Order: sequence, then C-alpha cells, then structure tokens
Amino acid sequence: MRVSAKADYAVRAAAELAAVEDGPVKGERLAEAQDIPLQFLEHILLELKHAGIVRARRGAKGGYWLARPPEEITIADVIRAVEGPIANVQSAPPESVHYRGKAEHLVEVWIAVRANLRAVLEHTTIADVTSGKLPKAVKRLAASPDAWEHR
Amino acid sequence: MRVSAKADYAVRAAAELAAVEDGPVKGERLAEAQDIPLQFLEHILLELKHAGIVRARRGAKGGYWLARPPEEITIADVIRAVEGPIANVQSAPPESVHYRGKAEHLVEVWIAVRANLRAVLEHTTIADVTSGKLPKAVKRLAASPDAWEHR
DNA sequence: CACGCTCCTGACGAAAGCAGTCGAGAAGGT
DNA sequence: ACCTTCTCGACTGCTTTCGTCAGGAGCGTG
Repeated sequence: MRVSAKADYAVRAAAELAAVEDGPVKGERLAEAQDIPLQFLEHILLELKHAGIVRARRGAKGGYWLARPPEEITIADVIRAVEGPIANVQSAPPESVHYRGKAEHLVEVWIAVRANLRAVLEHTTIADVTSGKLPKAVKRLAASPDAWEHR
Repeated sequence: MRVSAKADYAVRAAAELAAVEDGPVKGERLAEAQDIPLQFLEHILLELKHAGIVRARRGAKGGYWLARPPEEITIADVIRAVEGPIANVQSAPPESVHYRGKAEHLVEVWIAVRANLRAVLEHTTIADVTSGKLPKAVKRLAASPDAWEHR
C-alpha cells in the first residue's frame, strides 16, 4: 500500500518529459528538474525504455523522450514498468490466493481494492498530470476535504 | 501497493474470531483454522490487543475474543493496527509530499488513490467478511469480470 | 498452593527489497 | 579523434518482512 521512491520518480520523470515537445531531454536535466539522484534516475529511465514507454539516443544532442503521446500513457503503465503488478497480497496476485474457513470472502475484498486502485491509475494519464486536468472522477476524490486527512 | 502477510493474517484471524460467539478462542485453534504459523500469529494478536481490537485472557480456558462487535470493526482498523498508515508515498503521507515542476498535480492523484483504498477498507467490516455479505459498492467492484484479470 | 495451561514479550536471524553508487563500455555527434 | 550521453552489471548499506526461540507472567483447577 505504498508508492516506492522508484515509482514516484518514474511518474515525475515521465510528467517532465511530457512537457517538452521538441527533441530529446538529457537525464541530467530531468534529475535537476525533479530533484532525483541522477544515476538512480538513469536506471529507472532504462526500465521505462525496456517497457517501451520512453525512447533514448546517446551522444551529444542525445537524451530521452516519450515513445507515445502522453495522453496514451497511464500512470498504471509507468508504475507497472518499474514495479511490476500494482496490487499483490503476499507477493501473489489476489485472484490466485485461496482462503479457507471464515476468511473465504476476503478474496473479493482484495479484488475490490485492486479494482479501485486501477480505477484511478489506469484512467489518469501522464498528460493529465502535466496539464493538471485530471479525470473528473479523480478530481472528485481529491476534492473531498477528508481525503486529505491523515488517520 | 501490496498486502503484507501480517495484514492478511490479522484480518483472517479477526474473521475467524468473529465467527465464534461464545468464550475465548485459543491462538492454536486460530492458527490451525487459517493455517498461520502460531508464534507469528501470537505477535499479531498482541498488536491487535494493544490497538484495542482484541481482548485476551491467559491460563486454562483462556484465549482471544473481539473487543467490539465485528460489525463495528473495519478492515482498515485491523490493517492500521498491524501496519500503520494505509497509503504512503516514500514512507510519508501523501498530503505532506511537495512536488515541483510539472509533477505538481501528482499529489492529487495519490490522494485520490488513498481515498479509493479507504472507500473499500473503511466500509467493509469483519462481520461482512465472515458472513460474505459485503457492502454493495464492494460487491459491485468484485463482480466485474475484468477486476479478476491479471495485467 | 502447586501445577498446567495460555498468553506476553523481547531477542534473534535469515532473506529479500529498497535506494542508491560506481565504473566501464557502447553509441552518437562534430 | 574526441567529447557527450545513454547502457548495464556489480556492489553496498540499510530497512523491512517473516518468521523462530526462550523465558516469564497471569489465570484456573485439584
């Protein structure tokens, strides 16, 4: 139930990339813009590249850019690229766990949790983040004052 | 974004406790019913006790029981008792992180994620799990076939 | 009151994951 | 040639996870 530094960095880097329309952006510039350790960031960008989210060129004038338009890249895509599956129970996907006794219906709860996570992460795109124009459902969730309370 | 073994065990033990109306239940019996390592389970039950969710008595005829009616204990209560806050980004609560540059609106996304997690976990009670009568909203989420798909 | 039962608690430990750092190399531009 | 920038594996130190172990403290019964 936590967002790792890696996932956080990955989304932030992607958001920064989405804001640049022309040409490749150096890793160093991304690192500075988002205050991320450069060498760690390059590992992350490499994973994003392997997942086909980012492309890169080396050498002078090299750098990174998004492989697809940012409206077609969801936050879920980015997180899955660097972290794998979004919701696990005990390192296994929820639909594969088997409960006995009085806990049988717990599996439905975990499935519902995952569905609600996906509802936000698969419908918010990188373009939404950079522009601040989040999907209506997400805006509504974030607008409620007690969503901001700690507990 | 994952449910730890500890949290899973805690909820399952609570569900098992909710099904017993009379008298204390031994840790050993809970461990067997849910196939949880006994000594690990006792640590967990101790934490649940400290959180005021469970009560216990030692000695012959001793055991554990729920401190409140299971309809008044939510899954969120149990998870918080053993794991602390439910949703963090980089070990800090989402409302306290500060983003710069093009990632500014990301904080609203994390808040929305947490709100949607809470929507399930704070409205499903231990009694709901043991009876299988989950809240309508949760049932609806779990009913969709593609909520069960892996991705 | 002694004894057995059961919970209570802290200490310990192996393994994995997290958050980076380092250094060498490969590809690209000029 | 030469500098720039990405590529990639290895390594490190720290924390978390998932337990086990041993001893003690409280409770009930004969």
